[in-house]
Amino acid sequence: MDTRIKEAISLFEDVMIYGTEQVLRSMDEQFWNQYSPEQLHLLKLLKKEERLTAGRLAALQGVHKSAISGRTKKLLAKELIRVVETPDRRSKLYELTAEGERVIGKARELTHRYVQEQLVDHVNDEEIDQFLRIFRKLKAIIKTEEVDE
Amino acid sequence: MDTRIKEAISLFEDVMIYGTEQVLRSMDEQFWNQYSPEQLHLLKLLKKEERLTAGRLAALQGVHKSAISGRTKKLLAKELIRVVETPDRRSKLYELTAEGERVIGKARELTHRYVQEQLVDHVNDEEIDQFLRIFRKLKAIIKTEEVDE
DNA sequence: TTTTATTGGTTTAGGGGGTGAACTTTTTTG
DNA sequence: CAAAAAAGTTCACCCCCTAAACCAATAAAA
Repeated sequence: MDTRIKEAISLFEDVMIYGTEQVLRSMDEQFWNQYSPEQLHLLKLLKKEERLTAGRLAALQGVHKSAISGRTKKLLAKELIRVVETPDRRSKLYELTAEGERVIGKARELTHRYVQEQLVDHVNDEEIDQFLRIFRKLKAIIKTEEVDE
Repeated sequence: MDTRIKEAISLFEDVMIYGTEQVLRSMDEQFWNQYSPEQLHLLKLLKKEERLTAGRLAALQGVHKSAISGRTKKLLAKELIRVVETPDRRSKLYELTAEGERVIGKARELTHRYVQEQLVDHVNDEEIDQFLRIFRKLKAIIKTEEVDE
């Protein structure tokens, strides 16, 4: 087997498995210390889908429902999300508050700046296309969605 | 600004920030549930460097020394690492045990299979080169090393 | 030398993350 | 209408992390 494949595997390990925390650490101390990646992810999902139930959030984040129960409790306390009444009184439907919108906007802005400075400014045009092609595949691979218990 | 850049940023977010946990989850339930990513990372560092002190491990993993203190305690209990005597009796030098070698070998094998099946089998030759180019840059960006307190 | 830093680790409190099982409550179903 | 299923919460337990207090050993100063 090709040494290129070996290098690819090693890089995948270093970057995708052991390297992600470092990304967060190097982004913005102030902001990323206030909200966990998982909390921001949940907010981001609500931003995109408008309203989601706890069960749906669990499926989308790929975690057990009890994890969502705790997370939403914290986000409710921080007033970043609110509960919307629904006909089925078993389920809880969540949506962002204005403050939640603000926070997710800020997160996006910081990510934008980081990627721009760290990556985009250091690659040429051709490499951006390569980045897009590769990352579209990666995103497809890690897509969680509907694995359920 | 180019829509390609926007897509790049969005992909970076999805993959590098919110997507990594999913990678671990989808790899191998059995094995990855026994050892945390951080524990395996530490073993991997020892595999590469042979012997490392607690302080050095903290720098390499980019965490506080107390985090290493706890981690090494667990790995010692599992007998995956051992302490090596040194002249300076303040510091602790660690190295892998035979069992530690076995575990890190297994981790590498599983990663290998995963990357092969999920990624390599679905890209063509040209894309592998693109993957290498992009991931070498990413690795350079997230390199922690010697940030210290 | 003797005293005073400094360095390397450990411990503890407190706050994240996660799971699985037990338990409610509300809907569905047969 | 009783039994089963679905949606959430709580609890015990484990991992991760930091910051601050604390010890022990080595290095530096006086």
